[in-house]
Amino acid sequence: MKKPIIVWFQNDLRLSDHPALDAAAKSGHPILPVYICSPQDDHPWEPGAASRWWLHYSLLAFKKETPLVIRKGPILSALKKLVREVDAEAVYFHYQYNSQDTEILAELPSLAFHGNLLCPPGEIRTYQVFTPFFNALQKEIITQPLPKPAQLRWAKRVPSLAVGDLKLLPRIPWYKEFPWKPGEDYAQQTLKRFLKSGAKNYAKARDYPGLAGTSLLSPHLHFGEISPRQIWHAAKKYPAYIRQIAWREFSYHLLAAFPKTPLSPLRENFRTFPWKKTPRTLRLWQKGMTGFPIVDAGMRQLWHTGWMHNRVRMIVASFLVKDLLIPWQDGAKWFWDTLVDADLANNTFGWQWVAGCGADAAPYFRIFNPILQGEKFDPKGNYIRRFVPELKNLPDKFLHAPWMASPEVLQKAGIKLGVTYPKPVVDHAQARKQALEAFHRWQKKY
DNA sequence: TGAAATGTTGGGGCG
DNA sequence: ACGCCCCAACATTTC
Repeated sequence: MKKPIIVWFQNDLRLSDHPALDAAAKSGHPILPVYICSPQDDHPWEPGAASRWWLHYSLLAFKKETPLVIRKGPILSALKKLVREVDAEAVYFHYQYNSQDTEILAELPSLAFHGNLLCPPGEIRTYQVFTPFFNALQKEIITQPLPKPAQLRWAKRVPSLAVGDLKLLPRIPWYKEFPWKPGEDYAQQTLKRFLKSGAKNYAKARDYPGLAGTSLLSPHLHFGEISPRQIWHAAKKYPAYIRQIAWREFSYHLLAAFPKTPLSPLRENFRTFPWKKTPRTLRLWQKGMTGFPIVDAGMRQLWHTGWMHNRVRMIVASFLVKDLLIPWQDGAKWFWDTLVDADLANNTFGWQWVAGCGADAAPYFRIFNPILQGEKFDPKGNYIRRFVPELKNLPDKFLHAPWMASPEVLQKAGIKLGVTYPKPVVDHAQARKQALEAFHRWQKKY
């Protein structure tokens, strides 16, 4: 009887296109599938509440497919213990491209595989601009995804926690409205549906939050219920969509090269930028009570569904960082806690991009106008009316700037500004001017 | 993957 | 018929 191989699952909760699992299956050793939950309470990037919700159900789904052993505790000691317990031949896992990889490889009989990216960081040199990165990526040969191993021989079971023991679900069930179905099967279904109906129009439709124009794959992708390689090959025909997958790849490569960027700006001079700490205003933004309908709709979509349309992510982020001058890290932390697709690489990259301190970033003077953005990308107000229902009877003409409506129009729509819907927390034109001035003063100093 | 400010052009109203 | 003004539409520059 051969000794078991431990396949340690992390953000790769799938059976198809899983190089570590595939190699273990081909080795002829019995396989012990393992997931380890290692809460570190003081760690800023512990999975947030929405993320834990997803993980809970993703683990349940995965347990239906495998005799998954669930453990708790610091990764290294938990793995060491398991290796002793089952007299394992080795631990197989996927690189996360951080310092933990090296530690595991040094301390345990183990083998790491590339499974979570199209191309391992380091294969392509580090670019800080997307276009040359994308060109280099397209020159790489991205191999075909692996099928689910034909035969999986599982090792003898060892004690395991139940998913419920991990206490991943928040005490207050605010997530009841979540429309999501975690798990590999649903990930594949979601991809199929997108390829069948959405992908063709993606280039145009993707910018309209009121349409179902995006793939909705982000949380599945984050938890590795589907691999980027599977998506890449399946969606080859749709360049606009492939480009988005490449942005994800770009952000992963950047995070691997600059592991401190989740909290500190890539362009280090930004450390001295005079952001404003205004907790009251931050809270209004978080709750979707800024008085700017497109911003509030986005923030409420985030709260109620654990997700926000990408176009709107840019709008609300620009608003926080430029109109309110609140540190991008505060926005990143809120997204981290509330997004089911919260992903350190994507989240970090996105926020630094908006703030202007990151790679290939929007320049400081690029400031979104929340009214114009609303008019352009939610012209009929479908999106705003869905998530800010107190404005639903307001005519399109005033929907993006209710304070411009006459008292009669407001009354007819059943709106009392400052009572049923907030007055704008800032004057955008003035906020824009102040932001530009702040940037100028700061630039002159440094 | 912006938007405002400024510049240019050309058609039409009008004295 | 002509010049002048206005301003929409578009282009370019600037933040």
